[in-house]
Amino acid sequence: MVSGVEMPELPEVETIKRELSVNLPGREILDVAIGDERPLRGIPPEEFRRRLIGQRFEDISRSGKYLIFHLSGGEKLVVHLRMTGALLLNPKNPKFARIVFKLDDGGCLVFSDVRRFGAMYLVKNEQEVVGGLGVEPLSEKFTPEKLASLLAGRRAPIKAVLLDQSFIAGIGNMYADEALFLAGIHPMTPAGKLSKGQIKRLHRAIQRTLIRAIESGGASVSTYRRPSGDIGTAHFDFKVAHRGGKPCPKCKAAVQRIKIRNRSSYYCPNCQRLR
DNA sequence: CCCGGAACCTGAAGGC
DNA sequence: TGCCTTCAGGTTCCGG
Repeated sequence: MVSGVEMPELPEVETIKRELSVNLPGREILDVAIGDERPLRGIPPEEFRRRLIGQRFEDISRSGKYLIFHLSGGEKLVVHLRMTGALLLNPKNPKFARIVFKLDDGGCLVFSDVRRFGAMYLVKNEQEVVGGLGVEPLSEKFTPEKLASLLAGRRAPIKAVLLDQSFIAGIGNMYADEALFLAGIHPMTPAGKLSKGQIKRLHRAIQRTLIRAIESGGASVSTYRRPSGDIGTAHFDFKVAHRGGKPCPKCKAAVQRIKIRNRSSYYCPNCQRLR
């Protein structure tokens, strides 16, 4: 039952960004080994290699769940880890290595991805890839008023709306469940039906959930790994996510699991009432 | 525009 | 023991 707690969401991607930012900037790409072409979107493998070799990594930024590697030549390498992607720096025995960037210090940056959903883009302007994303939930632009305006009139379940990346960028299945629990809101509540008080609590819950998870280095059980290969520990703080049948930490009622949009949603039937 | 569901992919886990 | 089915869920695409 605890098989899938590892999908990179905003806190995991932010952790990877911060940890790669320590040693990767300044390194030059000497070669690129492409073991699988599927991650390369909109660019032939040979062109991908040619345009990357000789460039240096500079700053690393994040938009939603995307990592953006700024390169010395002015281009941007944009990476999405999807379900099982990982970026490992100098791993000993990497499994499922799909793309390997060989670096000028003798090391390498490895993109590993069991299920091959991950995506990479090489573009002049990252907006070509991330331009459609919604508001960053940890930015000053994300206010309770902004959240209220985004929810107004929508009949879809609040859980489904939180997962829509064109709405708020970076929230995935597990942190949506955690934020809704913290706010005491049932995941099936129609988004436009939330009260002003609920919206305020949800806004605060989203920020607190994401910030705490970043402080824990993200959540991992199986495939999510930090660049060092270490795990994150945020999943030890989960109250309901992936805890079906276990007691709610607040009231001891059994955590329920339901399907919303073909995704598992976990919630406490006592602390998160519908209506 | 809004909403819901299938497809993509592969390893783990459960059933018989 | 081993085959078969189901499950995981970020994103895109398609149909109503």
